[in-house]
Amino acid sequence: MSPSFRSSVLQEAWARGLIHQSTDLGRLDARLAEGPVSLYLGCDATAESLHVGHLLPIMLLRLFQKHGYRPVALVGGGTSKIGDPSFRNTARPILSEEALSKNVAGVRRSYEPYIRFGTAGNDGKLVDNAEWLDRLEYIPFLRDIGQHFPVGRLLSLDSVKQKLDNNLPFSFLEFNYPLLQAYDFLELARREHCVLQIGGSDQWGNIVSGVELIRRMDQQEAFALTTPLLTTASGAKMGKTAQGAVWLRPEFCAPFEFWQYWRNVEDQDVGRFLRLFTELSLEKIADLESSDVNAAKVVLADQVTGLTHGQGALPEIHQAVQALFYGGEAAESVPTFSVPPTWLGKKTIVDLLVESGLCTSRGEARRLIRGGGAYMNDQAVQEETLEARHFSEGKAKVSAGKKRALYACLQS
RNA sequence: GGAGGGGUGGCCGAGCGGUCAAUGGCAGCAGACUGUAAAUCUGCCGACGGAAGUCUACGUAGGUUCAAAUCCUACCCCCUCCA
Repeated sequence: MSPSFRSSVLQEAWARGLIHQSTDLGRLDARLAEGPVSLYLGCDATAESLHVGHLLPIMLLRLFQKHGYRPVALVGGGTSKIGDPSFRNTARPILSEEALSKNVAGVRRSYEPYIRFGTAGNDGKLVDNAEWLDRLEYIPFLRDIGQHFPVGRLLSLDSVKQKLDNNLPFSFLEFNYPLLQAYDFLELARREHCVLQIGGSDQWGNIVSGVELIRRMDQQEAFALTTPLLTTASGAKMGKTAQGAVWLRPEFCAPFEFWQYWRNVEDQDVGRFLRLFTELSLEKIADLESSDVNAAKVVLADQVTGLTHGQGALPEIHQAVQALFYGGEAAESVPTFSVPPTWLGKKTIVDLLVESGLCTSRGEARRLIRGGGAYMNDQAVQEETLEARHFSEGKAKVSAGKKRALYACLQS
């Protein structure tokens, strides 16, 4: 039973499954229905790109902008100097200044495909909390902000409790994190008139701390809204693969790989993901759900990839898919590796697998071959010397398993 | 500062002088079945080498021993309790 909302954003967000928890959905709805407000989403600068795990809150922020609200995207250049301890077993490494500034720039760019930034109307604004956090002085901060944080309440935060209950290392540095994020909210409430902070459900404690701080210090009402923690149907964390996170920036995850990630989601996730990560109408999604799953997965992959990397990235990806999985013509976007002619009759297929990067060591290449997972032109191969017959018209398709392949081209 | 416990391969976690490149689980890779899915089953899963084998690895640095992840010493880090 879905609550009935007056504001169109909450209606849509709810229908799509973007909402997990809020401080007061009823009052928030009333506030949103009154007219445009500003809201913010913060992501720490832990890497040079955000990843699929961040995508859900970003989609929610985007939805708010679509409905006329003003989004503020925050980069945690300041908070990243501490590191959010929430629900992690180990402390985050302390980043060097250079690494940090690279990360900040990368996170900024990660937001760009999803949020329209500018200075007019409800254009979004990008801010870095280092702007105010770096200037804080310890004693004034303790006196002005610290006094509003009863230790008992801090200790009762789930993120803190988990650390303590499990005897995990937990320093005073990390203990301060919720105060700083709370202070961010206060600062953005004052300078950007943000009345709402959104985030993943793991941010609940941090966000609520801010809501409370704003009430205590400014006697203003502010709201928290979180997105659900996403796991795949089989329980794995969203956005993780063997290679690690699925990054949003093309420099860290090629559009082809990104597309493949969505193309290969589990059957049971397709409908849910279409609602969460695309902007197709709910009717259209219902149609897709009742038709062929694989077709629906392609739509999902196209939509998410198109939004993230631009529509222009799609034709090339489709061509590569055709070539790789359906025996189509050689596609430009399938990677190539050029083979010096001197290798013929001298180097082996093992060498080729390693040199081209399909395998990371000769041992791995041998094992792959022994297990029957190495192919030349779709024919399983033995450990053998590279011969001219492997190439037709100077080209050979080399595959490691069924999903990784490249073209080896003879240099002329 | 004191007492005790602990640091093992991507993660968890056995081992506690030789048979340990290190049991097991998870993750991963490949194969089979399928649908570029899930589940299941099979094989693989440090590097080099065709192989025999060689090398590098059990917090760091030394030492004892024919032989050390296993014993000793110092140091570093983490946890618990005490002050």
